[in-house]
Amino acid sequence: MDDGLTIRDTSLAQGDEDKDDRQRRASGCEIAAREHTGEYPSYLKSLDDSQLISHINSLSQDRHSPLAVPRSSVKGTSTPLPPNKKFVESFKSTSTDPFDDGLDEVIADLASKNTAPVGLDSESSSEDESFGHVGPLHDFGDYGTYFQNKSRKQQQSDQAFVKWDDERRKLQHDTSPRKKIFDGCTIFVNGHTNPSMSEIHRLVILHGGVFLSFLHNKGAATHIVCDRLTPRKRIAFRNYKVVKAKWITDCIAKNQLLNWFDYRLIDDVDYGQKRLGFDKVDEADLDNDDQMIAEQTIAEQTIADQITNSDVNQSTKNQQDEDDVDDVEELENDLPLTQPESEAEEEKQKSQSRIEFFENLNQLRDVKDPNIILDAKHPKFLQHFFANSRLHHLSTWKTDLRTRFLRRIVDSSKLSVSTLLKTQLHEKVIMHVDFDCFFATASCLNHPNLDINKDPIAVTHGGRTSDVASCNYIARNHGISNGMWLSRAQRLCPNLITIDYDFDSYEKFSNLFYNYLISSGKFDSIFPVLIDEALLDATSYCLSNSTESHTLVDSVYDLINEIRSKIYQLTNCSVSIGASKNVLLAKLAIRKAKPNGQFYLHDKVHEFLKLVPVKNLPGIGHSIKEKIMNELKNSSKSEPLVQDLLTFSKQKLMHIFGDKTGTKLFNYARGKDDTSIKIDLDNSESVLGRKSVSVDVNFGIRFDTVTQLETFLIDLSKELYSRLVGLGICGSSLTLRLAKRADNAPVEPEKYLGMGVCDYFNKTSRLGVPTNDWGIIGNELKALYRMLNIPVKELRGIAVTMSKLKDVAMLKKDRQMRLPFSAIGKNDDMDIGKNNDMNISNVVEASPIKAVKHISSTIQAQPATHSIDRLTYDTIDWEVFKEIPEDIKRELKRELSRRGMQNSPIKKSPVKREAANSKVFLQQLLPTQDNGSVKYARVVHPSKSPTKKRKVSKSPLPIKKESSPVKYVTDLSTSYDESVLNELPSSVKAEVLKDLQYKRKVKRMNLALTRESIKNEELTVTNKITQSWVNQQTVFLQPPLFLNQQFSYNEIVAKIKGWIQMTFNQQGPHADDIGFFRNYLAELLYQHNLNRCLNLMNVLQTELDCHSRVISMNKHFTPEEREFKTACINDWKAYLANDLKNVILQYCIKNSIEIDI
DNA sequence: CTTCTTCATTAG
DNA sequence: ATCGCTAATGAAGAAG
Ligand SMILES: Nc1ccn([C@H]2C[C@H](O)[C@@H](COP(=O)(O)OP(=O)(O)OP(=O)(O)O)O2)c(=O)n1
Repeated sequence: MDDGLTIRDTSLAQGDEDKDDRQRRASGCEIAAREHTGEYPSYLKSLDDSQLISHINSLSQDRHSPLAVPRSSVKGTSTPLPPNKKFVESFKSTSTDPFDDGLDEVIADLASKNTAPVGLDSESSSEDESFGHVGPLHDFGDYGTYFQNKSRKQQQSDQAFVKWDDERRKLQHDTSPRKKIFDGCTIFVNGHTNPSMSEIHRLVILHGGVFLSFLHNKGAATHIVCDRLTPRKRIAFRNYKVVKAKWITDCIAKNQLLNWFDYRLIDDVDYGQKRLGFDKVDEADLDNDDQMIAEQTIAEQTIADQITNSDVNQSTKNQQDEDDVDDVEELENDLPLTQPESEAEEEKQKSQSRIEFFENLNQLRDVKDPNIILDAKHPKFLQHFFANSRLHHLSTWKTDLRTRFLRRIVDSSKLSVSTLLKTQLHEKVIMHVDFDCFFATASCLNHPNLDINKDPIAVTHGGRTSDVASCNYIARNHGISNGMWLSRAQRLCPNLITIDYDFDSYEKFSNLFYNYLISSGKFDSIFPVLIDEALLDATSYCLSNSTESHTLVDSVYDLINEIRSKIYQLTNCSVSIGASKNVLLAKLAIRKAKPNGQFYLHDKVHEFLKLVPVKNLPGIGHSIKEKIMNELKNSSKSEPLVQDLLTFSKQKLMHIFGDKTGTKLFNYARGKDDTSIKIDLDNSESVLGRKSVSVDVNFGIRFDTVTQLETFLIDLSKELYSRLVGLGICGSSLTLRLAKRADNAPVEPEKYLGMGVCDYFNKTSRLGVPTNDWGIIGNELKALYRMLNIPVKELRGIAVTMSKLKDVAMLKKDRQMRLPFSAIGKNDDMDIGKNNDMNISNVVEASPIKAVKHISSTIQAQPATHSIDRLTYDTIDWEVFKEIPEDIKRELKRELSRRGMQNSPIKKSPVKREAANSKVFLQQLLPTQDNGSVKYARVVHPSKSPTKKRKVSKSPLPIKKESSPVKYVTDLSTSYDESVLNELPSSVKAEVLKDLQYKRKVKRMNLALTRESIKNEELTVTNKITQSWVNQQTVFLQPPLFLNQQFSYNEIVAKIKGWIQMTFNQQGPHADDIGFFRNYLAELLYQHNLNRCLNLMNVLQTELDCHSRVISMNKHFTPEEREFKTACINDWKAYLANDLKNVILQYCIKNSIEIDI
């Protein structure tokens, strides 16, 4: 039994047949077709949910109910504006324009000047009604067209833009001189910044600076503007002037060049940077010690800054703060350690036996030590693996490129009228540009003695079972293909020369490549397929260059030649280009063009197509090919061709392959392909740009103990965390996919440390709340692992995926701006669905004792504040919605349903605005929480056993781990609603089940009694509970549910919110509860967790503010109600300002910390 | 019928 | 030795 039998390996082993198969480029799937490319839909997509709702509600000003005034509350102005200006203003308030250009102000200026001349304001107001919903669209159209022109200019030349802007200023009598602040500065923007990259672009060039879209070489820029750095970039940029975006805006505000050093990014320690520090340690390990020391000094400095920094704005920088907490804590933990390598091990060391600890110390010797096996047990495995994995690099580059292009959509003329006309009349010209055997060519340039055109060359790590990443065409002539194992390749070509990877130079060439494409300005759109290949739309350029005598074909070839020679000039690498009228044909054309060639497929398309093997069609892999061959069973032909497909009817294809795939095959066989190569505007709707983030490792996975695995899971969590932070997003759904050695597979597969033949097991957990916290993720993964129940020794692969992503900025903003009474609509947005968000927060509260790992989880479960569990949106005013004209309404509905939001007044979540019954509304708003059992959504029916069981018993081997904090309770006489259970984080689920036992015993008594009995229960169940722990847990006992678990930050926040809400139905907080809470804070402070205290206080404060606003705004309250609730607020505030604040102040005084609460 | 989840497939 | 990643898509099935 060897690897040759795995599916993966068979696919690789098809190298021979696949020899001509290399040209398959971007999958058609990746370039999703957009049927609606209009500006309005794009604009809608660019809004986040709350902005969208604001927008909808603002479409009819007069119908605006006082409860739906998000727009004015956002803007903080109630000044009446003329209608069109209003609309423009609302654009500004969203701060996202459809093209992320950041020219908002200029545009707003112009728009208001053009359409609402000064002095006409009052007259035009009479047209308000008619303008109501239609006006905005018109304005938007103007805006859009205007922008198109603008953007094209910008692409052609920044100079032109500056000139244009000067003109504009002249026209508008803006005579204030614009100082060339950035004279001599060359600015590059990395990643997502505030203000946006394009805004910085504009500001820089208007103030005399040079702006780089891409970084040819790092020396090219004098300053790198960046608000967040991935660890990788951080290393790359460590010796450059990396400044925060605020530097730009401040310079402009002050109208002078400020010292960049005051804005250096290093002050904003985030996880990425901390990682960096560590990475640095590792690197320094391997190369340079001075570097390490310097970095550590900075890190320490930063810690000091963080601790004493008193004017951190808690409300706006929560995310940052939480991250900082992590940093501080972790760094503190690390500092005393003498082994710097132990950094990744901190929480492990706490819980791990000493023996294992020393085992690991042994492994901490240099990665390069040939005597140790570098598998996943090694603490540095992940880092080392990713640094050397080509596929990891490819994937990373790909998503990086996509992100970069998302932010800078080079798509200037696609909507301009003239081009539209032309391109509608003519077929498009799509080009597919691809480096020839990219890795081989690029690596070869490091070996001047080798000739890529004469010697057979392959890029590989160089073992027997090592993959050939890329081989040149000489080698391919011997039958070698990409992905083949080296041993086989060497059998095919004994004198094959193997050379190493050089990921850095690949990146460099790619930058040159893309910089050229962008700067040439000849393309309607550029779609980056991968690091070395791109799809170009050159329609307008080629059309405008063709005349009677100089045909379109000529001008296409002209352009192709120009591109190819230019890129060869720049990189010394040859590229091939395939061109045709659509993506499919361009991809097929480039196969014919390779190597180092070109081909424009413009006539005899069908003749060409007929002889193409189906496997060459993009998106058609070996699996579909097999199916096709099965259907064609008449012939024993080895390679089915496209012409064979023509024999099938569309119905038949759809039947065999499914609707979409069948249709695709049918169309492909006829040369039809409507794949758009514009960057998917769907993606630019936010920073998200993706639906999931994952970390996969299917190499080197060899564990002996669960502890080793759990350590590795934590490492994966941290990696995932770091990626999420880098992207500024959180997720609320976590999937663990494990590969288990197939029963008949050998223990060691043929490939060294490979995975061999595996069975796969997936389990997804809904976290209920978006998070990026690695403590939560790590614990969740451990729980998921236990549920899958696969013996550690059998594991061969682990993949972790975070999905249901949310933008951190959006979470933050919502938290700041939104009023709690809008919480009604939040079910959808929280991805919890089905009305059970209530259940979640409360079930969590009810989770039973988790006496294990109390201390370590305190450290781990330090979540980022932005993982807010309360996503509140304004709801749509359906009265308003009804009035909107049909076509607009259609777009809006489409957009709403695309987001999974409610798109009609009746469906799903009960938004009962019309009811106008204040009591009902209030109840939804502040649910009465007296009746604890309701919150469980417990279904009291004679039950089948919970679904969980099935899973567990289905698992290959039942493992009972005594260290497991999760105990399954099997004999339930009452069961929970399964759908509710399934919504829970898996670690909680089992505990909820267990909790039921308590529930049965502890009938509802009076509060104090309950509290006592629970304490007793706890003590009998586990004797590990310390008094302080009990104190801590009892904090939240006031709500009818008891909490006896080490809570994560999120959970605590949820609880606090619940607590506050509840107090509004009573007479304010109970003094005892305040006492408990104060004790809890004291406990935290005892552990020096000041930051969490402050964050919790902040939560309290914010929450109370929200309630105040509800009270003051909700007109339906009777005076008594109002007074009652106001008294409650005042009660709270008094407690806050005295009892609670004092605890913190005392602590601060004692520890000489300056603080300003 | 719609929507969500899970899983396999695909690309480089 | 050896670095077998990762995000998207769509089909099938489950849930409603
Ligand atoms: N199984 C694979 C396939 C590709 N690659 C890497 C190496 C290639 O250089 C790069 C680009 O892949 P291509 O499919 O474009 O192949 P090449 O560029 O090597 O050759 P060509 O484009 O000429 O067909 O991706 C890889 O590591 N493993």
